[in-house]
Amino acid sequence: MAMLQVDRDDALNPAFVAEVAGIIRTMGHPDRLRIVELLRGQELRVSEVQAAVGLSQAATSQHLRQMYHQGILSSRRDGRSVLYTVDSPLIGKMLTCLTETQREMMEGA
Amino acid sequence: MAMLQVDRDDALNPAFVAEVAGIIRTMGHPDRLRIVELLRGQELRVSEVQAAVGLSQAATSQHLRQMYHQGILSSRRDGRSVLYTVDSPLIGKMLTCLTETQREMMEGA
DNA sequence: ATAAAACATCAATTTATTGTGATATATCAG
DNA sequence: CTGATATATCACAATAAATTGATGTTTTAT
Repeated sequence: MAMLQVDRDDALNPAFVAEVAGIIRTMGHPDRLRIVELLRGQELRVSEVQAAVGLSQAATSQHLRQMYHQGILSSRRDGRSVLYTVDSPLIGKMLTCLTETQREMMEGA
Repeated sequence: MAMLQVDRDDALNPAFVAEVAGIIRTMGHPDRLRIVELLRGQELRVSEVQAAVGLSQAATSQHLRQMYHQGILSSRRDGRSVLYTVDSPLIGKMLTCLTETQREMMEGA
């Protein structure tokens, strides 16, 4: 009597799934997705992010802080400003997936 | 006077971001993440998914339909059963990101 | 035609997320 | 110390998503 499925050695383990689901959910918001793309590979001040995405000060700060607490962004203070940038291998890879997919779609692949 | 940032040619376009945010959000649920991993590369009946994840019939079906309507899964009827499988290049890539990240974490990378 | 099996959908409640405006905190210049 | 600037936090109303139990639908066997 065979099992229905074999366990793949690369199967996601339950604890990892639970943790990563929260990160993914956080990314599933258009404004946050735009922000994280903006912050990929560069540090920006809250005010710069705000100007780029056109949200209120509170909303911008809250999005940034939420991603910071999820471990998606790092932050450091510079004088009166706070600089954020993407600091997560997973998010970096996910953004690469997205740009790849967009390119494939444009190429009609 | 220089612009703050140059437009990268691989920047995500707004329409794509909006569409993909919905897909990502859908994936940001532990049960759906488990289901989609289960269905990667194999077709399973609703009842098989249900048995594997241990949810109610209604919950299982609703998760599957939601992902189907997002274009994440395909479905086909086979007699009384309905078979689902992952049918999305983006989701396939995202799952690869996750397994890679998990492996890196285990390797202490 | 009837009944059972396998899914899908509905409707109502609960829970989570979001946006907003007000207020709080930290840093700096004077 | 005071005022201004930059950011963070709060509290609450509005909206969206999840859960559950019941009911619909489709298919097949008899």
